[in-house]
Amino acid sequence: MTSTAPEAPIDDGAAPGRQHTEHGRERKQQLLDAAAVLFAQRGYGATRIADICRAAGVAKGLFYWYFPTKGDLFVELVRTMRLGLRRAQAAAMDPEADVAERIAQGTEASVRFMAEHAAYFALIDVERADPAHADVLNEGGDIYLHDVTRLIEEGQQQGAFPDADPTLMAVGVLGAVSSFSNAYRNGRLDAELSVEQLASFVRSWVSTALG
Amino acid sequence: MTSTAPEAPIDDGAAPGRQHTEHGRERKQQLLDAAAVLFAQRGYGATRIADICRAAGVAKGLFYWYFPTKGDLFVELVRTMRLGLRRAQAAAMDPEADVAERIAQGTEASVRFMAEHAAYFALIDVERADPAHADVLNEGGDIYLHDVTRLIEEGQQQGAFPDADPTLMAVGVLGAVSSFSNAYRNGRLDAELSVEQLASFVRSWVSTALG
DNA sequence: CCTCGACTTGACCGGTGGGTCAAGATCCGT
DNA sequence: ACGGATCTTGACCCACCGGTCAAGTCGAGG
Repeated sequence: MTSTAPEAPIDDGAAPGRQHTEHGRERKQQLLDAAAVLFAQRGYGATRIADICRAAGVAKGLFYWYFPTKGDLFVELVRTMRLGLRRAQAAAMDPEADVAERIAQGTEASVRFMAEHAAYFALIDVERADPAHADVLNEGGDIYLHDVTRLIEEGQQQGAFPDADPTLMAVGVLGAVSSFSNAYRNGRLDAELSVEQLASFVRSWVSTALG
Repeated sequence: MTSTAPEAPIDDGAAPGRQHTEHGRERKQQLLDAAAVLFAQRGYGATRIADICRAAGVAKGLFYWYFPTKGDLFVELVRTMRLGLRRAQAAAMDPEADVAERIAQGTEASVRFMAEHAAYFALIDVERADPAHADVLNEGGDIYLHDVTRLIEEGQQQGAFPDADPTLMAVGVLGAVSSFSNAYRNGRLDAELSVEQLASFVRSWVSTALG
């Protein structure tokens, strides 16, 4: 499922039958933002709805005016951010360029985006394998994998890449992006290192690995 | 800390002042095993102590005879498995071989080990960034990173690798191992693919990436 | 100034699940 | 066969937290 349209239909978050004013949408965003920070800090499970509300400066009951459950807020957070990442990638990839270059561009853009939204991706990282969220989380990952695989197949036909399993190669590319971003975010890398430097290193690392 | 001896001192798990018989140690292992499976299946947070006990076929109270808390069991699980991984790596790396070869050997061995203990590493994956467990989990990761970094520095001195930031390169190596293992475990890869094939692909991927 | 719907509050409820405990059962050395 | 340590049980306790609700407040439109 979710494999048909590239531009996800994306449930716009407005609960059916519930109408939000401009002010309401802002309030909702406050809650989303507060939750993202807390989830990233303490993890999803350890974050209490009361904490989110306190951080956003509202009463607990209000949470349920905007979200049916805690899990729904999480899902909305994930989908929103994924949309952003895809946009950043699309914007960075020059359709005129050759495949290798496009992959390199997408790689760099992803690293930058993840660095910018570090708190959010830390959260993703926490919950990735939790069966309760696996579906939402994987639903996106598979799309990326599929896209990159196709790109690589295209490159192979043009003789730009060696003839190995394209899916494996795609996993390598995506894995590199997330591993480096992960290490950067967790301070495992030299603190002096700028995002730009990281992005360009990952770009060249991936390009080299693709042979 | 924990950086001195290669064979970690490793707190043997026997709570101070508590003596376990042979039978006791087996019982404890049963709980550990049952917990590993359940954690991997449902995630740490979603696994109830009662579930673990039911799976192990013992009463709930017994859990606390062997472990002070749920979290302590988790920590013990992590440390045990980490020791195993290090042993597998050490066994696979031929001290006579050159650096590039040693890294390749360690890489392969790690992929195999992770595939063998898939359930366990799925668990690690779930909890990685959860602040409640971040310490235990990172305490190990840093050691691997440090080791690989030194190996790469050694290789660079011998002119075997290009002169880029060795820590970044090490992150790339470790990231590749975990990304591929992760994809394999989650069934994102071709089901036909054997562990051997995966291991050798990762080996060559890493070797190529290291330039 | 009345109404209606969006918005906001905080007290409250009920299930859940980590952890405790008092009472045994079992095994072993003497 | 006694004493002590290890081991085992399941009922019990209770803090905690997701979610509910009845009672408002606020603001725009009529």
